[in-house]
Amino acid sequence: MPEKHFPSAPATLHDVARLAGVSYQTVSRVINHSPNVSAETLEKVNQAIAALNYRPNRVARSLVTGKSNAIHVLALDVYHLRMLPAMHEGAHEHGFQLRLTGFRSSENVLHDLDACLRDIAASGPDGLLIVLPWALTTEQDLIGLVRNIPFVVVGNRLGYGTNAVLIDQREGTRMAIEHLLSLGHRKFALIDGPSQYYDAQIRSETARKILAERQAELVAAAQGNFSMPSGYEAMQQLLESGTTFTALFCANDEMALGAMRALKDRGLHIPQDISVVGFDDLSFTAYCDPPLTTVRQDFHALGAHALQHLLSLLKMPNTAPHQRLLYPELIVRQSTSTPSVRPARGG
Amino acid sequence: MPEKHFPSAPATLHDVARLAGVSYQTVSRVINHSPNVSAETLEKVNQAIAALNYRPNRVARSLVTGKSNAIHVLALDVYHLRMLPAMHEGAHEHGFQLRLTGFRSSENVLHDLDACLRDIAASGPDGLLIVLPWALTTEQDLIGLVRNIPFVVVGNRLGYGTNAVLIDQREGTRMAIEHLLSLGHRKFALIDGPSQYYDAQIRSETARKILAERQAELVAAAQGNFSMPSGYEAMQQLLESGTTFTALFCANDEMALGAMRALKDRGLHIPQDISVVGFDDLSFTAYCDPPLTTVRQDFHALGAHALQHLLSLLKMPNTAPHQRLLYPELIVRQSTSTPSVRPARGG
DNA sequence: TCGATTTTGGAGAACGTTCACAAAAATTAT
DNA sequence: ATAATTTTTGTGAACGTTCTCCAAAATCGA
Repeated sequence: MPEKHFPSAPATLHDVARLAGVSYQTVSRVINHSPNVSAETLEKVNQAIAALNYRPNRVARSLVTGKSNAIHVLALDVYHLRMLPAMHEGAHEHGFQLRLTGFRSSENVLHDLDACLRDIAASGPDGLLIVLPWALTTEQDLIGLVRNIPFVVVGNRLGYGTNAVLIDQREGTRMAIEHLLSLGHRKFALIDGPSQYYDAQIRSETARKILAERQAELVAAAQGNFSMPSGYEAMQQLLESGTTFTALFCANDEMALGAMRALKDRGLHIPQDISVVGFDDLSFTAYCDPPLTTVRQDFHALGAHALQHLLSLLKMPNTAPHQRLLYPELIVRQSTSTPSVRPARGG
Repeated sequence: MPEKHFPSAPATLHDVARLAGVSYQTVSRVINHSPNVSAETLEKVNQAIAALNYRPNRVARSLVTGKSNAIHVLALDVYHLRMLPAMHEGAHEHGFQLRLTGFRSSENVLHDLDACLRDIAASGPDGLLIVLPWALTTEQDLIGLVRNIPFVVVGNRLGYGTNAVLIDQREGTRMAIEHLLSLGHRKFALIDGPSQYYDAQIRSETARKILAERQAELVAAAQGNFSMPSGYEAMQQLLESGTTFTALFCANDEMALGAMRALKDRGLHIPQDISVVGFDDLSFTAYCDPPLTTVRQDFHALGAHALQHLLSLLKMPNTAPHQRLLYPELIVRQSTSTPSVRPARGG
């Protein structure tokens, strides 16, 4: 059989040493780029490595060095897969492997989180990226649970004692609401996200605060779970409440799309009857009907910064904890206009 | 400072043994649930484990057993993050950790793939899920490159000698085209996906084949890269080609959404002027305007089956390679209707 | 040329676990 | 009671690497 032959066991340091006629230690020096190895030995060893197709065993190396060259991402559910590509990219560039744990909690969050983190710790990652976009955990809890692994919190600010990278939710919300105000809207409705989420909390809080400050009216509010169906339902509730408003701020794009569907199903027109603003700038927002005005969050940048932050933490472990704040951007499309361009047609 | 104190180094087998007054081997037996350990020793050891907060070191264990309790996912770019949640779920359930490598190739695919797989092999995963949804690699190449790690190919069929889990693309395409034919359409246009993708190839091939068999007319075709903007552009090309057609089959939902936008921008109506069908059933399809008729692919099931397949492979390594084929489902919404309900309004 | 210094190479231990044995203790059979 | 058996516990080696030290060779200053 003219098949390519693979040795049952991969080559080790000793195999290479034997073939090159040196000690295994010398081979170790070569693969670790020690300066103290003569040109000719280097050559010999490199040839042997190539001939045997040798690669150092990460596991053995990890055992003795205590480093794994791996970064572990702990993320809530599916949620922040958006950032994964950027994290992977950065990690890979610096020779780190990426490991992934999706966190799913039943009732006792802290207990589950502890179990989860203990399991992660047992595999010895060098650093940890924590993407838990809710507001349930406190800074002290988290520091206690993570113990000795350097970590960066992503998309959430627990306090000023933990390293974090996040997008300014207040600013994003402010831009959205100010945009609607500047168009002349005075009567607002809100579709909030699930209240345990950090982002949802801040967006809701901030929107309400600004509306109050500017003496605009918040005539109705409903809550969804960030999904399209929940946006649809929330909008139905708002419509059934019998209140009238001309501007709608949704805590994310999915719910905004659901809400727009509900509006259209009632025969209402966007933006003539109601202006709609979303949050995130998901790709469909530019192509839906009408294209959605929204607040762009650069998830790629978020992931990339999170990784950078972690890497610099690994390099200089004693840096004081600090936060990096990224800024969102308002993308104005056709779902917003001045109120009552034409009289609202009741459903 | 009343801070919780963490020992600088985590407890080892020997620490536990010392505290419990037994040998380290006995502790090992306890954590591996060996039947041969007396009730009282078990109790003592368990107490010591609890007291010291001991967890076995995965790395050390991995070194000696040759197993890592980790499954590595090798996926093209960001592409199939959709399946990740299901894969993680299954893996976690069976005590496996998930590791992730995104593959990005420059010119020499085989060479890059080799480097990538060698790196993965060095960290010793127990199994490999390969999500490379293109048609460039051959079965023999892949078997050669992966060497000794059990692997399952996901969303791609390279041949009958590799384990694979995939969704029947032919059947999905057939359902879509038959649906349009049964509505009475005879003049078709296609927006294909990038030709290096397995899915895109099969969808294009199959659509053309069925149209030919049924003696319907394929009047125009364009190609996109699976993105919304590319769908928009492709549609513009089709419109500018001056041909007339009543049915459009797009190789995925994103391009379908882009195409619909282009149609609406030309003043054309869906489905009155042109019926549109997509592929995938992404969440926005039910909420866009009009809601899109599409072919649902259950990515969760795909990921879950892939993991199951791999696990059974790990259990029984000598099972003959086989493929699991999942079936898609046609979701009929409002973007398709009988042709020319009213005369087409030219742009 | 000799001793002192620098380079290069190698031996032994260690990392934390499991595996293959062997020893000790407990149980059973005679 | 004693031998034969079974159950329980302990010892030594190994996994593949890096680390700490020490020996040999090469280089250097006088």
